[in-house]
Amino acid sequence: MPHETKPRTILIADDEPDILEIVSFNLKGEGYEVITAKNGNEAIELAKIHNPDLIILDVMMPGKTGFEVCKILRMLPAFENTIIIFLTALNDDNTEIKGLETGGDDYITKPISPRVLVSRVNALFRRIIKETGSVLQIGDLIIDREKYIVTSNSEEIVLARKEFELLALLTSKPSKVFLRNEILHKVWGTDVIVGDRTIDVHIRKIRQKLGGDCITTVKGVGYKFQM
Amino acid sequence: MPHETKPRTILIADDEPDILEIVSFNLKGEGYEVITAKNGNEAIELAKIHNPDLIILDVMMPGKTGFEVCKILRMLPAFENTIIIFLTALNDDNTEIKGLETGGDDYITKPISPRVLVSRVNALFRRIIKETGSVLQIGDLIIDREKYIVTSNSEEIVLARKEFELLALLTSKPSKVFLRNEILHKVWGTDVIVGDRTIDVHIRKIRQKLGGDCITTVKGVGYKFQM
DNA sequence: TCCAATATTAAAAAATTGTAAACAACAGGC
DNA sequence: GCCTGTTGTTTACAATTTTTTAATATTGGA
Repeated sequence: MPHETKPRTILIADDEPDILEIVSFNLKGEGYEVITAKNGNEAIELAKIHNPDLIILDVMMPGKTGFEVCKILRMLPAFENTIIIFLTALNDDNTEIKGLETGGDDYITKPISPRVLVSRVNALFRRIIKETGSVLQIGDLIIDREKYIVTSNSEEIVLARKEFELLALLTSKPSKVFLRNEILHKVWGTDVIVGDRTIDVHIRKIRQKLGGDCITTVKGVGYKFQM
Repeated sequence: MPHETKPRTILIADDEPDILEIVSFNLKGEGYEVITAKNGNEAIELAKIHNPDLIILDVMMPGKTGFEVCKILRMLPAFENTIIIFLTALNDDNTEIKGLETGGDDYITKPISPRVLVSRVNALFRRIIKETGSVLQIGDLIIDREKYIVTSNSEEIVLARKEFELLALLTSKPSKVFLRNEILHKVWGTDVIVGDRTIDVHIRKIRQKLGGDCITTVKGVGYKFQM
């Protein structure tokens, strides 16, 4: 069975087109999908749209600095765990420490060697839980993210898009409690505003279709998936 | 792997006593437990004995190089996921890339700034916690923040949100006395105003559920958790 | 001992979630 | 374009749980 794995997406923000180009070229060569931004605000916009797995931020950018972008993104549940690397010409201990303490995972000083950058990116990804590809199996439940199909005991269960995405999120880390906020950001997006009962209604529909007891409510906190 | 409450242990191997001392001093200051080795072989021995959470390896050492030590350790299941940082005077792209590809998580060139090293160590631990979730184990009590579950002797204890958060706070530093004020700020938040008896009531509920004597009252001061 | 701080209760208040039904937005076929 | 069925969202309310209060008892240290 051919099982495709969605390439990891990297967002890189720098005001120097040369850097964007050379880094982008090298990362693409490693098989990553790359999105580029020319400044901090654009980085935030594009991050919200594409939900990258890793973000490389130049510190000195017109508009918002890389640190500011990092702070803003880290406050959003969708980017709480996204890997962030700072890139800068400032070879200064205090700035580096500030970068790492702001929530950065790595701090690389220019002039950068593209090969070193790629190595560091790879090293950081190595730490991330390996995605099993687009097909996820939990108990007798099979979730195919690519085909948008869920089967339970070889019987297909038809889920609408939102239902599917919600289930896919909850099953991505079984037993982990997803906060309502986190769910909102990851399923509905960062700037969509929906009412409070919307999540419940979707949870209810999934429960109806899958049988009642696979999703547990943690009152005051969120929901978790358990077989 | 549940993360014990005992301080995180770091093994550092270098043949220069000065480096050992200064790095060791700084890491201890951050609350880490530090073990030092003078060469590669000693590093392997001590790693097997102490099972450190993180290992800092000088690349150039008499006997086995840091790379060799890394390779040997990585083959053992116990050290498959241990964080490894390389330390070296070689500021050379190819060596750095080799280090990262050998299984290193970070590569720091000398002369090192102790403060930067500490920052990088902290950043790596932060990342690991995000990936694996933080699970506290104290005696036969296990507190899983991610799953929102508390178990005592493998039996689940159901706690409401405030109860859970209060217990999580107290257990985060066993034996430390938390002032009532401190508890209010960290569990209820700075802007919430609740009466004085509220804390007592929650403490009581936790005591009921966990069995009476794990939370001690320090009259006039606050509460502390002890097994 | 006495007194302020804490424990214990039960009951009130507040917050959270479940549910059904109505409404809105949307997609596809004709 | 228009109809139609599906999907997504909101609303209002009930059911439930959690949190807080308040009133009373108890405790431990000056």
